[in-house]
Amino acid sequence: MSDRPALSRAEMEVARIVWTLRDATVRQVLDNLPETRDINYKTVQTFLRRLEAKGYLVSKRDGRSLVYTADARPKQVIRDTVKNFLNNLFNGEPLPLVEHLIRDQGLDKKDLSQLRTLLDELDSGNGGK
Amino acid sequence: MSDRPALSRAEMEVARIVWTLRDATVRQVLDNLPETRDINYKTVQTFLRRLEAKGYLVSKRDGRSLVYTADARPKQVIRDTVKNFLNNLFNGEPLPLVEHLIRDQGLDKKDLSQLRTLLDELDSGNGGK
DNA sequence: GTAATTTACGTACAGATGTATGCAGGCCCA
DNA sequence: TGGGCCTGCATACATCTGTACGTAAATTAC
Repeated sequence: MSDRPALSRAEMEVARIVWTLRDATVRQVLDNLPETRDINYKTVQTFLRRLEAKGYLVSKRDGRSLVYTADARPKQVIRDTVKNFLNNLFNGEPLPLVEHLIRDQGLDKKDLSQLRTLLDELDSGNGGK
Repeated sequence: MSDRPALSRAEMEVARIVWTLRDATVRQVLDNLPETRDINYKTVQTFLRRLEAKGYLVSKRDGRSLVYTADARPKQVIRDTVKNFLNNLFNGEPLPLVEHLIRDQGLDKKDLSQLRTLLDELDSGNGGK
């Protein structure tokens, strides 16, 4: 499950931005945070530094600036995080969470039909894997 | 979304046990933790006290012991927690999480068909609500 | 070419979290 | 009837988290 220290909420927030941009400087992360997120340059800097310390990102120099990139595979990090969450709240069972999402968290008509499509897809042409 | 301070991982762990048992003493919580969870009586005691302080549980005296019960509605707490998680990892969109669960987190054949049944259910007799 | 800006880097610091100890009163068994 | 066990209550304490400041060097803007 990886031996890296877990990501905190705020760390995850900035890590996800770096992943999306493929690589990013402090400034870029700051610019890509939602307007509503009022946070200081220095604070973002701290998070990036911590993310590197924890082994999730690496930095390389580019001129005066540091550019951060993924070190751990984002996909895997997400998977682990979800798994953890699952353990904490749903005894590790994914189905109950799916049910919860469908019943109690805003899945609308469109989502449902899309979901059905996904099921069909997996069901028939599950030659994908 | 409720004004209670968020539950930490460990707090959630013991809160869920109390919810399941309907009510519980420190001892009972301790006994209902998984074998693998090596934790001290006093530590559980601390968590229960904090849960009460945060407004999630109330205690009443029973002889020498305190018996804890839900104060906040578990269902709602779960909902809020999931919502938060969703915001952190999936931009608040439930469908991508469902997809992730199906694709990348152990949903097996049986789960999938069960899921399909649920969809049918909602689709036709959605007179439930 | 000097003032303002941008950056890295080190450091700070309060509050949350996980884990637990110390003391004291009640209860149970031999 | 006294030693141990269970419990509550108070307190401790290191680490993690969120948030940021100060300093100094490089860069840009006039």
